Amino acid sequence: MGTTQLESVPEPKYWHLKTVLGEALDSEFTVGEILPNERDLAARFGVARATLRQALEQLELEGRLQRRRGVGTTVAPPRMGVEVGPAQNAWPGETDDWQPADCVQTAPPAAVAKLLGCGTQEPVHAVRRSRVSGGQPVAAELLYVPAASVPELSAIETPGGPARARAVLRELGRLGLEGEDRAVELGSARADDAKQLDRLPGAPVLLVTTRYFAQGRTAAVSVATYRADTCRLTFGDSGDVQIDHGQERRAS
Amino acid sequence: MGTTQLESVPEPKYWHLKTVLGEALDSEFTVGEILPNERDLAARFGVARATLRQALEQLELEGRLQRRRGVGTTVAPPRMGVEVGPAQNAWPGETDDWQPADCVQTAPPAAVAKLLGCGTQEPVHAVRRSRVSGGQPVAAELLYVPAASVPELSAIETPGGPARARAVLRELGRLGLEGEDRAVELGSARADDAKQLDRLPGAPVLLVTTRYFAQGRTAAVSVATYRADTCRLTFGDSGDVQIDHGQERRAS
DNA sequence: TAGTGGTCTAGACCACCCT
DNA sequence: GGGTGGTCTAGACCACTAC
Repeated sequence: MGTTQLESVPEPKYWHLKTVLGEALDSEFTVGEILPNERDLAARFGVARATLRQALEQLELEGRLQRRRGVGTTVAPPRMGVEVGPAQNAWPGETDDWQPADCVQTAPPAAVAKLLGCGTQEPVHAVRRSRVSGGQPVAAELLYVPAASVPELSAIETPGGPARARAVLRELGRLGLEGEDRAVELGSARADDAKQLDRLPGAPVLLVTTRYFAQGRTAAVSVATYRADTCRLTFGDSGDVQIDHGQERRAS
Repeated sequence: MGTTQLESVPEPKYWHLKTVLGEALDSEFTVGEILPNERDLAARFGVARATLRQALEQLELEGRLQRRRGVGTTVAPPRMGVEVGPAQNAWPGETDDWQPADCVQTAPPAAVAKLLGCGTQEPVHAVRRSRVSGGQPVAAELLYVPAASVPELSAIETPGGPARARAVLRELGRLGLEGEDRAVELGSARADDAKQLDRLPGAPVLLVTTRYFAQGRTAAVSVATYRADTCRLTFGDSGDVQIDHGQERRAS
């Protein structure tokens, strides 16, 4: 018979489909090229559209495809490396491509309050910023700065816009930065972050939580939301190395 | 009428469902508790099972739920912090909970060869290891070590099992480590990694690629696959801090 | 207006775990 | 064997984009 031994291990259809499509992307498509639409592709492979979509979702998760409603599915460029590590200890955005958006005074979320070592009642400055790299937004950040960290600012009555955000960052920069630590985990984009990142709500993101230490305490906490589909976070100087794809392939 | 203004922004059902379920998890469930099955839950909320599953998938992605086929859906504990950062420069596993599995001599994948600065023809030792934390597997790793990095080993004719893996690591440890850098990105588990991690193929994982520098060149490259649902990768000493949930909630 | 991806439904069957 | 989550189908309608 024409059957191989592999028939005895019924691989899910969408998984096989993902493999086939992935290989086709390598060999028959170029970056930016648009794929046939989902209905055509599903028909071509003889599966339901939902099954095809499961395969496309995987490929999108791995950063190989980009899908946009009303437009189509395109072949994604390799992920860009964005430096998030403490190559040198520095307050965020001092030498970087962060753009302050606005700043409000608010009560911190419980998790942030715990990191700051303060209660949820103590008001903090919440600076919202965007990080742009390669011409497109890659991250949305909320930087929580306790009022105690920037005492000079309290008296100033500036509006809550970008001007105030810059003022907070300027005051923060006057403190001697003693250290920082970071954590990275998977999350899904909240509605507001998704908008900033030009993605749909729920899109997979990498959450980078950073604590900044100064004057013997936690002087600020940053929660940055990076697009997981387009970004590879680098710690150290590996950002300049090109990776072929997010997913390694096993040598045969 | 009983309609609110929010009706004008038709939030997807699964998104609303995710929010409702998430709040229920906070207030009415304890860690480890098992939820009603998907068919019951779908009926209770008046949606199709597929729609409910979309919500559950999001919550699982955020590390709030754990689903196991044949068993059920349980409330997940907060993600554990696993240290991956260079708290101090050290060869991997010197002070850690890594467990060598086996070691084969093979040709490196193209992406790894590029990082090593060698061709895909030059054979390398591929050491496979598992990392266990809190009693469960959290990472599967492939450590690629060019034969040139461990010259003493070449002559030894040990079998390809754990003994050989330990031998490679021992030889590697004799080199003076000059530095390392890391990259983190989102991926999906290959079949073999998924098995090691006790997950289904395609499960979301955090890929940590590390380059180890010694003797003026890249002496080894590690590709580690961390479970994204249960792990929060920490860089520095933030591992001991408890985070309530992977996803921050906005202060109202 | 036409075409795309995003959401949703109501079923069916399968693989796996436990008893 | 009975119950669970995982896969798959064949439709339908919606939201968005571009022309």
